[in-house]
Amino acid sequence: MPLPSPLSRSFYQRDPVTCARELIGCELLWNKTTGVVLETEAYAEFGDEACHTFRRPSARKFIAEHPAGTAYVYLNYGMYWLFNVLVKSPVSNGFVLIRAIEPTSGRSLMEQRRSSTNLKQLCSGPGKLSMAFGIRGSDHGTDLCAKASRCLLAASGIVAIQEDCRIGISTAQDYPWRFLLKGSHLVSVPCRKDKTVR
DNA sequence: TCTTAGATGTGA
DNA sequence: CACATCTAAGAT
Repeated sequence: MPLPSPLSRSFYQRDPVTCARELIGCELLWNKTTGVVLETEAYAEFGDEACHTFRRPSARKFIAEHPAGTAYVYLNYGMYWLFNVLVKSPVSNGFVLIRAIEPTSGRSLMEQRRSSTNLKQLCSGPGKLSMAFGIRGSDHGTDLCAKASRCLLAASGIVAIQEDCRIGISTAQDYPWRFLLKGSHLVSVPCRKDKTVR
């Protein structure tokens, strides 16, 4: 059985926690730069106070009006673009926030966009990786299943994945909805739990 | 290596 | 007013 590919929409037609876990190890292609997804977080449309849908009608409208696999990009703290993927399933809709990536190609372009040559500084955080990949507000609404130049690709093999609690939020802090590629030194914050989920 | 303050735009 | 962040600066 081949791994389900995030090039097809069905990959994103699963619940947010499953999608967040399954995106670890996948490769992001964007603006002539590529990298392996190291860290993600799941946010659920309902029952999750930390999700935009909890306070923002515009987020609920976005879910209603777009298919699974659409990029949800927004500005945080007035300065940083955060890159999410919309996922939709019969059980639960929501977003997967991409939090860290290991650069695989386009390194010098990333260094330019980040004004740093330090590998550890390039994509080890959601604001940093958006900068390195040149992701901006104009990318909001991009269909990740439509173009081979702006998409996610399946992981090249089986990877070990750890789960942890989400970070950087002030509410609903206890859901174990952060996923990390086990052993990676390029994540935003190291894993505090010791739980391997795959 | 760690902690802290401050920059800043948008939705409601 | 809250906010899913980052950086520089200063302390340890």
